[in-house]
Parts: sequence; C-alpha cells; structure tokens
Amino acid sequence: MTVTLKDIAQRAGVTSATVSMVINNKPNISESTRKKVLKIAKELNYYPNVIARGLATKKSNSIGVIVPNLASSFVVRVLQGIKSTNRDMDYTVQLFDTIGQKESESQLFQRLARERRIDGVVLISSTVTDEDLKVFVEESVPSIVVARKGDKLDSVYVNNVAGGMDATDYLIKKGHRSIACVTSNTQGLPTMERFDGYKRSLNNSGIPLRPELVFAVEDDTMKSGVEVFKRIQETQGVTAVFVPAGDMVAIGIIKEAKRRGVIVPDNLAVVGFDDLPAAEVIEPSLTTVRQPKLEMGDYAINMIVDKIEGREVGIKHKELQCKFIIRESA
Amino acid sequence: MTVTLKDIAQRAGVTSATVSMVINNKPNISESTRKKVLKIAKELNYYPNVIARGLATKKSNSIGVIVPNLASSFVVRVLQGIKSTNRDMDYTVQLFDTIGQKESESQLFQRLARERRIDGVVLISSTVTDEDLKVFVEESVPSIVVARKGDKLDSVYVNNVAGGMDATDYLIKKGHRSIACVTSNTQGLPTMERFDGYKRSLNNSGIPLRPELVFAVEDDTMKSGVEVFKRIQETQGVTAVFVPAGDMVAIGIIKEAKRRGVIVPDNLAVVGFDDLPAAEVIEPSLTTVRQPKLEMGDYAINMIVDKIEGREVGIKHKELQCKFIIRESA
DNA sequence: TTGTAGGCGTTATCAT
DNA sequence: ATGATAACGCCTACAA
Repeated sequence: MTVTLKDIAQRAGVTSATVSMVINNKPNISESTRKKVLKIAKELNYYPNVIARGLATKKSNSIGVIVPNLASSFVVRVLQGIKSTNRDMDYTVQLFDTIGQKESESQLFQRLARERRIDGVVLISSTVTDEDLKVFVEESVPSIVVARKGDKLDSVYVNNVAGGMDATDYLIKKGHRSIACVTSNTQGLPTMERFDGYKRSLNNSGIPLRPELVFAVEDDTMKSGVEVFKRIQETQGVTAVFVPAGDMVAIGIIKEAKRRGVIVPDNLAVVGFDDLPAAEVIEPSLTTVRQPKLEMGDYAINMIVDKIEGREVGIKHKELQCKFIIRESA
Repeated sequence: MTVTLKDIAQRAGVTSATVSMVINNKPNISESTRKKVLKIAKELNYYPNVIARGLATKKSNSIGVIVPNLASSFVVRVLQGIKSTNRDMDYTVQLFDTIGQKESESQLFQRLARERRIDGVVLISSTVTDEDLKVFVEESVPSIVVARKGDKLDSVYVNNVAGGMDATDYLIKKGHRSIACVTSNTQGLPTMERFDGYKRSLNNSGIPLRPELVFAVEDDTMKSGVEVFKRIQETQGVTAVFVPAGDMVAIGIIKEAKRRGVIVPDNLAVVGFDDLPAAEVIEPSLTTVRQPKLEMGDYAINMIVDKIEGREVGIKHKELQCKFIIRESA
C-alpha cells in the first residue's frame, strides 16, 4: 500500500540509492534517469517517510514549543507569531505544555532532546527559574527562551523597564503625583521589571515611592481588578494607577470604579499592560503598554532555525521595545 | 554521547533485544536482568530514540492538528481543550495551519499521512468543503473534523440551529417582533445554521421572516459591527438584533448604538454568539450563546485516539449543545 | 553516472 | 529467559 524508494527503483530499473539522490536533488544524476524517476514518483504519489529519513539523517525537522500554559493569551499570541513565520520553513511545530504535568519545563526539554524528537526548542515562559534554564544550556539541542532574558541561553524579550517608565512618565506628565501600582506576585520577572520602571520614573521626577500605593494581585483577571480597586480606594488621594499585572486587572479596576461613581480618567486615570483585545472594548478604552508578541515569536523561530542549521553560534539576545498606546482611560 | 540500547546491553552483558524487552515491560524477563538493565539505563540516563522506534513500529505517536488560521479565538480555544486532555496521553501534538499556504487542508493532510508523520489528524475548521473532506475519508490515517458535521467522517460539532433558536426565542419572549439578524458570508456552515435557527424560531411564533432585516458582514470584528449598525438603523422599527456572526460584531453594534444615543437593551436588545472574554467587558455586558469549545477539543482528541488504537470503528459524531448566557444586553 | 553495502536505533520473530 | 537476526525506509560513503 505504501510506496517506498524501492518500489520506484524497481519500476525505474535503478537502485534505491539512485532514487534517493534524485528525490534529494543531488548532483551527478543523468537527466534521463532523473526524469524517469521523478515521473514514476509522481505516478505512484510517492512521499518520503520522514521517520525513516530522520533515523538516517539524525534530524527530525521539527521544533518543540514548550509553554507553561496554553490558556495564557500572551503565550497564544507568541505562538501565532511563531506559526506565522514558520510557514515557509521545513520544520514542523510540536506543542507541549507543562501545566498539570509531573515534568518541569527542563525535565520535559531534556526528555525531548534525548529522545531525538526535536531539533530545537522554543520555551515561552516568564516564570522559568534560572536553575531550570541551566538544563537548557547543558543539553546539546539548541534552545531559546521567550519572555525573559536568558543568561547563558539565547532569548527574546521585551524591555519591561522602559515600558513601565513610559507608562509612569505619561501619568506624571499629566500631572499625577499619587500614582498607585498594581503588580502580580505570580507572573515572575516581567511584572517586577515593569514595577522597576515605575520606580525609576518616579525617582527621575523626584517623586518619593510610597509603599502603601503598591498593591499585588494573584492573577490577571477582572476579579482581581475589582478587588484591588477597593484596596486602592481605602488609600487616600490616589489619582492614577499603573497596572503592570495586566490589562484584565486594569479593566476590572475601571469597571469597579465606574460602578462606584468614580470617573475614569477624571477621578482616576488607569494604565494597563499588554494591549489585549478587550482593551478596546472597555469604556473608556484602556491606555496601555503593548508588547510586540507576534514579533517575539517571529524572532524566536528565526533564531532557533539559524541555530539549528549552524548559521549562528554563541549566545544571542534580542530585546524588543514596548509601545505605549494612548486611549481614553488616561 | 547519545546512549542507545546497545550501550546498555554491553554493560549489562546481555543483548539489545533483551534490553528492549525490559524497557518495554515485556513479560518473560528474569527479575535479576530486569533490575540490572533498569539500573544501568537509569545510570546512563537513557531515553529511547522515538524516531528509531517509530520506524520499527510504524507508529509516530503523534497527532496532527490542522487549523486554517491560528488567529481565530475559536480555534485557539478548541486547541486548548485538545491540549488539556492530551496531557495524560502518549501522543505529541503537531500543529499545522494552512492560511497563506499553497497546500489546501486536504493536500496537507494527505502529505502528512503519506509521510507517516502522524498517526491521526484533528481538523478544526468550519469552512472546509465537502470536496476536501472526501480526501480525509479516503486516506488510511484516522481523522476527525471539529466545528462542522462530517458526512462520512468522524466529527464533533455544536448544534448551531438550536443555539440560534434559543437566542431568538428569548428575544421573542421578551416581546420583540422586529428582530434583525447579522450573519457572516465568510464563516461557512455554522452561521448559516444559526440563521436557520433564527428562521425556525420566528416561524414557530408565527412571525414572518423579513429579508430586509437580515444583514451580512465580512468578519467577526468590532468594525463590522459598527458598520452594520448604521445599516440596521436605516431600517425602521428594529428593536432587537441577533448576531450569528459573532460576539465582536455584537460588541461593535453596542458601541455604535451607545455612541449614537441608542440605549441597549431598552431601545435595542443585542444577542451575540460565542461568549468571548470581551462579552463580559462591554457595558452593558453581552447576552450571548456560548459554544463549548474546550469540550469540543476534549471529545475530538479522545475520539481520534480511540480510532488510532482501534477501540472504535465506524463513523462517530458528537453533537454538543450551546448554552444561552443571559447578561445585560438583552 | 550508478550500484553495493552498511548503518541509523528499535522492535519482533524464531530459535535455543 | 535470552540471543541471533532480519526488518523498518532512507541516506551515504565508496566502489565500479
């Protein structure tokens, strides 16, 4: 049923080695046999068995994409970027998520590498620990981390500090002095960096950091935003809030503010982080910091393929810039 | 560098066949050698080469997921469902999208099948043609289509007609008689079915279908909603609108209505379709028809695995029900 | 230019 | 209970 090199070889009166060379466009094949072989291959609707090929060449021509949780819109967006530039490539994308798994990111990676399943890995995670990242460096399979800077590992990430500064600068420029900040205690480095940008911006303007204006939430949901709004309201004099924790939290804040008769942006200016689709839906629409997610995916896949094909050596980092999107909420 | 069965065999003083049997938990192995082999395997940090294994067993242990466009939130959600129940399975998910590709869904499928790359395929598409679907039936690799009913092919889909009826019934029950309907001319079968539900509901209540109340948009975006609102307003007497085209269109309608001083739901009741995250963000929040997307993914992956492993034969269909979500917009 | 032969790492069938 | 051996389908020296 399934047609192999041998089948073609027989019908063409040549050997399967010759057919292989034709299929792979190797030089030194007479035009006549090349034509004959190609014709028969087409007639029989031949496709090379990629598994057999992989065994022979020690290449799987596939790239693993490891994500902690496919439910994250950030992750999905980066994945879309990967897939969209991956189109023209000869690599297949295999998708792995680690949430609810016994294996950690690094264990999974090690297994994939050792099983010879993939030629390279893109890890999309901001929460992976330095300890875990070490394993990636040590394996011989090329890998790259997206969403945080890798120390000894290739990486693509965003300048969160600058993003946080842009947002805070803008609020200060608008005259705000009591600016609250809502961070996350589960999203790792990036929110910390954005918070850092907030601090630096205040500092640059000579505004003292007031710890009572700094709040933390668990996750990037409207519910968290609603809750944190109450805490913010208990603190006197806040006129603006910057939300490194993410757009959904910012949206929750806006919703609850409106419900309580606090006018956004007049009584409270709100700036989010991420630029989700919902940012345009909420009224007033959300001023926020956009991360170039598709672009991150694009860079990541290109970098990993370059690495796999030996076009690049050494550690490479790509830092992308956020874009401040001004809408109505601030 | 890479450790193989042979390496273990040598150190254990047995043959690689024996080691293979141990690794695969075959019976008829003495406890002593089993222990010895396992110990050495662990010491050497051995992982079986899945490619070699695949060649020998003629199984790749991976499932292809083909989607037209990963940018669709529907597709992503189904994919999340697939991945989340895929966790406990021994199958790897390979992701393919066809947008901007030279290959159609069916050509891609045929190639994947012939290349022996995958053991089964899940196609997530509502727009695939019957013609294309035929190829899926003909290949020997199991496949299943999600989001539309397959004729001779396994499928998981939603009862869109009932969804459309629920929505329209509700509006009628609320006293509406001039109910507009906004469909899509690019989203294929599902929106047509929802429209069908709309028609049946009207019919059941003895309300004549008025063609001038039926509109079509190009895509599921706020922009389309804004535009179609204007057209709706030109038609006198409309008090409600059902939007099979999707939630973003419905949200666009609400936005534009508010901008023009039309009060939702008092002057215009709006019902969407999908239940996107943004449905809860818009104010008034969107009454809509929720599709069980995660569940669809869950069923799909289970069905395909059953098929691959020979637990199921014959054509199976799974029809899921939508859920009507009442919020503020109607 | 083409054929021969061996190998990639596993599994599976038969002996022993 | 274990070993020999062939086979999976393809690639690649090397020989002719």
